[in-house]
Amino acid sequence: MDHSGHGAEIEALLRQQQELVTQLRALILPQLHSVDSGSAELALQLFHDVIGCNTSLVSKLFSAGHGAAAVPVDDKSLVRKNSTSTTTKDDGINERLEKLAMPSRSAGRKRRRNDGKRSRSLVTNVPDYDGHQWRKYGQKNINGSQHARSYYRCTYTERNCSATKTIQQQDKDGGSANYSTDANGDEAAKYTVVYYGDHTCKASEIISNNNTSDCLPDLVDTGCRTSGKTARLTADITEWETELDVPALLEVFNNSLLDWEMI
DNA sequence: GTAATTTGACCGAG
DNA sequence: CTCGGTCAAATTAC
Repeated sequence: MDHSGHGAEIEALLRQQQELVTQLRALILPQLHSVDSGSAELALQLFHDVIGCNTSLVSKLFSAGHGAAAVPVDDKSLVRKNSTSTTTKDDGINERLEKLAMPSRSAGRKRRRNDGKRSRSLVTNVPDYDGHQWRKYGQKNINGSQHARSYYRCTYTERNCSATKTIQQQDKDGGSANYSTDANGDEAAKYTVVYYGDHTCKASEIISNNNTSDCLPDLVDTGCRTSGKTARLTADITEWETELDVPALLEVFNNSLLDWEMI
């Protein structure tokens, strides 16, 4: 009943919370790698737990049917079928909002695949900074999408970690300005990051410095401008420049659009 | 020299 | 059949 009124508000707050935690994580983790691995690992775990809590809450809000016990949302391939004409103009956010506003939850019942894997979807300007190192193992061009999807596995995958993730840049240029264009006019490219599996690798290697794929340079290049407020902030965090992508983080600050979702 | 990325081939699911 | 995810050899970066 009340899932369209207050529900959306609560969900927005949760999303905001999620965003803040993610930003905090992006700031903290790269610094911890030089402190000591124990604290870093613990911090990573804590971040993971907090984000997981938030994700679960959002997921439950979406489901709106808490009757089902766990509903281990799982889908091996979270292919978003553009049913009508999703002319790539809109993104998942719009779709989601639309779904939220829609009073009737989709008539189709959820059918879970026989996979036990969970996947967390995240739309962010900073696909890295999750405290883990990734090795790219594939890249595919998805039909209907302008940018290719990159497949990453944890660097220590073959040993401990079986976590994987995919990064796909959303259409940022070409048609009309989607959104997230800062007041200064810099365009922040958004990336859809989907995490599969859990990290079991040692958290000792906490770095989030490199731009691994070809879809990142835009972010870095974007931040090269010097505006008043931004410049000042940059000056403050100069210390981290060696480890952090300051421009990328600034994008996070400016846009503050992070979005987790259980798929 | 090692290690990571690139790229087409391969394969399974729908 | 197509589509998307993975593999693996070649290439590049370090």
